[in-house]
Amino acid sequence: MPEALFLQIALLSAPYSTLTYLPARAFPDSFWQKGLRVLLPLGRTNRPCTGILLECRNTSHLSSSSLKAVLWPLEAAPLIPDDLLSLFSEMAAREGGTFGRIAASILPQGLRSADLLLQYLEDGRQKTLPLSSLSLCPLPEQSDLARALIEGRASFVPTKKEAAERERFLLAVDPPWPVRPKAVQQKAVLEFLYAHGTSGRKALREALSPSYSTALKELLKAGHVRVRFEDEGEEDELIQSADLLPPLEKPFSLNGEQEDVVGRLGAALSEGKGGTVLLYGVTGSGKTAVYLDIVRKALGMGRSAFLLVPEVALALKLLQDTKKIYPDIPVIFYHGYQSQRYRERVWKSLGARPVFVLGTRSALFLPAHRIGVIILDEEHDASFKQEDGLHYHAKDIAWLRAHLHSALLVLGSATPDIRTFYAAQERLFERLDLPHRIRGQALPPIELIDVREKKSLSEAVTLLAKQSLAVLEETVARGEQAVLLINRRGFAPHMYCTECGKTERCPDCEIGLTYHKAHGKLICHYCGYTRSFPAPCSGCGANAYLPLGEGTERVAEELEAYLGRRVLRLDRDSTRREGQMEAILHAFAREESPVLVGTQMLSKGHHFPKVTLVIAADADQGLNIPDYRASERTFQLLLQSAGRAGRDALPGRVLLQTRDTSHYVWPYILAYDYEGFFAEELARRKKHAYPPFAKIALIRLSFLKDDERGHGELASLSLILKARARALGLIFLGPAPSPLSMLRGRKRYQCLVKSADWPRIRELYESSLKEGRPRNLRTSLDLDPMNML
DNA sequence: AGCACGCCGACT
DNA sequence: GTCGGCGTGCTC
Repeated sequence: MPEALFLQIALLSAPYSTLTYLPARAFPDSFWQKGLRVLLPLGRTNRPCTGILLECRNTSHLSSSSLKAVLWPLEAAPLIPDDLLSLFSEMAAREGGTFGRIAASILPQGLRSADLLLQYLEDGRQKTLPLSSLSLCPLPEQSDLARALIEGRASFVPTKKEAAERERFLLAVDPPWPVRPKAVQQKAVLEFLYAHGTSGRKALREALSPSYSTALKELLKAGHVRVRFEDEGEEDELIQSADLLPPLEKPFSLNGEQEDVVGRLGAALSEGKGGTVLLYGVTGSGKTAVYLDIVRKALGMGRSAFLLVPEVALALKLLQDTKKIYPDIPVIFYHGYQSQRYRERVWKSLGARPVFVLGTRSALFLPAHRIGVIILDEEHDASFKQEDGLHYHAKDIAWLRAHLHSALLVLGSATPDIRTFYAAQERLFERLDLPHRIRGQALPPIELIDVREKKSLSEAVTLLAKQSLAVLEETVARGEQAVLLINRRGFAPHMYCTECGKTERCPDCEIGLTYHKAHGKLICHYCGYTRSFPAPCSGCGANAYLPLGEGTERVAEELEAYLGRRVLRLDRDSTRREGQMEAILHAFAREESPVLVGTQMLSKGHHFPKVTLVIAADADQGLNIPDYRASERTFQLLLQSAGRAGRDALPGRVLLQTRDTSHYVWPYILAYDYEGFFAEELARRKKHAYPPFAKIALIRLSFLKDDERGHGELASLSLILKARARALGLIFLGPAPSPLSMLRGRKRYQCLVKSADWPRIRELYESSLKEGRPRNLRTSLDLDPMNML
């Protein structure tokens, strides 16, 4: 009697638990290896569900007679390599979730789907078999099919229904909507696509009334909405749009400093002992060339390499550079905006060969073989932290994965995260410097413009100081271009009624509604609540509004009138339709307009040779947010923005408007002095026990605005938290109303916890919840929060 | 997430 | 007596 084999399998759909199954009989015991995806029967109805085999055991606390058997394996060899199994387990332990939930949020949809057919050849003819009939087949036939799967003559394909879900609807027109005024349904569909972007049928069905489908049919017929099937030609389109990113610094040969850095990194790579290196190099010092050289070395050693950047636009730029410098290196290009279908193909294609992966944070999880180096460019960037759904920081994940492979981790930046620079200073890892620009160009001078006094502001463009406007005019007169950065989109952030003195606010967030003039709406920028405008005042019924403050839309309009020239605008509103961003950037690059007004979208990566002036209209805005990293963020953002001016032959100039000229960050920004800023900031962090001198976390608590029970639970849970925090020796502050004290109809409170380590913070959170068991309170734990709002 | 079970009120 | 409301709990 052979010993029974028990398979520990993590479910990739709800309830995401790990369950014990018996092997499918048609496969030999030696076939079952961890990392294999399998299909299993779940629940009383035995609905099919996918899972990942975590472990094969010879014993179980459950008797084999009470267990079900796996229906079928989904591939012949394990898809998930050992290091990812360990990584997911570690993440599950940290998050307090299950392996299945973590894995499910990382694997592309197609690899989780159980809606499959087995496809195989029989007598030279292609046949498909639904899963339900597989387990009903007699055993000899099953064994034949098992052999076919193992030998690669059979595979799983999605069912027709699954394939139909790949259609996507995209907007082809701008507001105001060109439909009959009475076509409420059609307008609803258009509004939904405007607010949520390209969507599938499922999203539309859930959000709108069932009759949406007739409206959609009409819109398709009129051409106001277009259909596209996922993965149709999207890669080519994206690659073309990268033309506007800075061209590679030429010529491509390494200078002495770069050679030196490459030599040190290469040595660390050959040693194969892993470790972390901070590559601290000013803008234009040629970090890209160093990265690519290291990638090439790793590949030469038969090891995989990862090069990760914070944004898709930067990834595209690097893709182009790579193709120019090393046209023979195959690149695995991967980021979160690619289709599910493409991602699935990439996952399945990697196999056991060294590869070069280039992309954004989601690329970090690709099942690459024998990783030699992981490079995080612009390592200070906040986009490396994933905030929604699964929480993780790409830097932590990169560190874990590099460690599992004994791979080298390279963190690159001109303005490193304070904590990274501190760790290097404390000799926790090595720091390599590239202090000089390749072509020795001067950095554009940065000037501070004081806008404290109202009289310093111009009348024609209410946001700009007279001085800034004058410089802008001169720049335009010389035939050069300017970029104007404003952190607010829309026309005006507040609508003030001069009759009753009220400003229009969001009913769910109590935030001022922003007026979007072209769209004819008042919109809440936090929850998306929308109301038509113009309309009488909701307080007194008068029609006497005064728009307060300036957004991109208003500034562009005012500037256009003042200059008598076309002014382009780049923000989330002007780029909702596909291809619009490229169109705007192309128009600016072709000098169809002398000025581009935009939000932070503009501060990274883009390159326009004729731009010699950058104005940050509210340069101090980031300094006033309640966050211990406010200065650090502002320093990084403004230096990055300054980099948009004078990149080519013409000398540049940068103007920063501020009402707060005495802030300690300014002298360092004006002097491009990262190290000086670092020293000062570090002293301040030490004084107030902020990172890197403490670990901090936010416990967020919220309840529906009129819920008395929720309010009561807040009070009792707070007492429990406070008492436990004291017992654990943690610093506990709060609860205090969050800076956004009401959002989406919920009252929000938060507690700040400071600790020497993470585990005690987790313990505080978990044990307090267990004791308090709040039912009307929504709670969350954010370790190392990226924003404190 | 499904899909059962179960314990209450309005029907034939 | 029975149909069906959706609260609660489980999935090897």
